[in-house]
Amino acid sequence: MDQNNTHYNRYLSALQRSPFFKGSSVESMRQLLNLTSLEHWNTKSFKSGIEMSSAFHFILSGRIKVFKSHPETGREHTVFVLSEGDVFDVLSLLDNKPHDVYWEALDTLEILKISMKQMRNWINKNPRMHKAILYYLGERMQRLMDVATDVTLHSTLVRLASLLLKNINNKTRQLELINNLPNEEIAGLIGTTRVVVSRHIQELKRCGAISVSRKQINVNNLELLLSIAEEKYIP
Amino acid sequence: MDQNNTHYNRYLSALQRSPFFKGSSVESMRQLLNLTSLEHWNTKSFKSGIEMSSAFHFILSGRIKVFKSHPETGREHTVFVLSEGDVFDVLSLLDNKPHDVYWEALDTLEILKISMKQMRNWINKNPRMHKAILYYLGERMQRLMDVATDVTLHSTLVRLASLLLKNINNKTRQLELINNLPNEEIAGLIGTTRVVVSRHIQELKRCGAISVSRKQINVNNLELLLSIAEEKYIP
DNA sequence: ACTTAAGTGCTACCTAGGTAGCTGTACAAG
DNA sequence: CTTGTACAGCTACCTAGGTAGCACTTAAGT
Repeated sequence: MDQNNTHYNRYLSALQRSPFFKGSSVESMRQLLNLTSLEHWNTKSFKSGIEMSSAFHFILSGRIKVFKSHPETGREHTVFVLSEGDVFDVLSLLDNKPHDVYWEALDTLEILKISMKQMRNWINKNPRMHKAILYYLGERMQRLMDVATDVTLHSTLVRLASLLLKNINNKTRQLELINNLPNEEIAGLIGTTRVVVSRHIQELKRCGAISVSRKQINVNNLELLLSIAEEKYIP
Repeated sequence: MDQNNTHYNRYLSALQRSPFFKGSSVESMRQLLNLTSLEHWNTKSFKSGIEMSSAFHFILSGRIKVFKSHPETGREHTVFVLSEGDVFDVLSLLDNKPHDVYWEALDTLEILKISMKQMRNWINKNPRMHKAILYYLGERMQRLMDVATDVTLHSTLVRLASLLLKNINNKTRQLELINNLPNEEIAGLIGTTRVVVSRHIQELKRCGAISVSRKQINVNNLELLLSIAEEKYIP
């Protein structure tokens, strides 16, 4: 990355905003940025765990999903949706072993890329990063525990309602992070299939909790949705 | 912990063996040990997330399960089984917020306890611990991702077979970590109910993969169990 | 030795949600 | 304008696995 790049400052401030780099000095961020290169990934571009172990990525814009899939049935379960300010793959950064996880772009992505080796070097030169990464990972772990137990403890309808609630901006009342996703992707997020999601969306429409247009869900009755998520009301 | 305690050296070597404290100097471990106190927990003793945020624990012997549960139905999903050399709760160490996770002793436990505040102080005095914790957490995260996706991608039978395979010592061919557990606990580990586990155990007995006596499972045919776990053979 | 509790095995029933398949529509590309 | 594709909606069917209930057995406590 050339210091004279038109967007250099935009990239720098994106790094500074990221919780992953919280506490790093501006100077060290500049050093890091100089080592990166810009990449554009198209929607639906696909990466396997192996490709992730050689380079480290920072998301400037767009979303990518991290998922596992069943080779025979083709069913998928999305573990995380990463967006602006997120990095991947943190686990490859640690152990260098490829994992059986897959990655797929949900939008076109702007990405800063750096070799794993260089990233590790940079981190070792900035030891306080260890603490920052620790917190980043801890926060992730917390969410992952919910994902892990949700499927066994709650019905698909409850999981769908919770998903909507988790991703709603309580000011604009608009969905964030998971907006514009087709039913199929929503299904992956709550560990079920497209048909079931579609079914439940009809239910939620019918009872007035949400309204829907193509690839767009609007929450109309937040209280109702909440009581469904808490299993106090069954439509 | 008094330096003259009869078991002092036993405790010290337990700390040194733990992956969590990998890379720490003996001197720093002594300092840590001096700050701890010994506790004995009975089987089935129960702790909620709130109690975990005030103190940090190191397991000398025995097992404890970390689980989430559904308040209405009472169903449980075990996320981890911790044993000798493990520590808890790492996440409370990071964020200080109580989580809606529960803890229950599977055996009588020998535990070294230290206040969260003192533990954080000690870590900050030994900054290389951040890196060690990072690796510990990364390894955990890896396993948690499997737990999260297993339920949606695989049948209960496959999950049971995998669970046995994951916990078998390939030398002694004996189950480790999950031995002596009642069906109910095994059910929690794979996210299902006691009846279903019992059902599948009968199947696995019938096809000769395992043999069973009270609270004891022996693997007889490893290859068969493997082909069941890989969904190549349906009993 | 007797009682109580914990654990296992089994039956019978039922439903949430998965599979398969088709139709109609919005939208982008040619 | 036309064609192709992605997506949503819906129907009909089916089964894995959850719920309830009881009998029998082993182990622990008194």
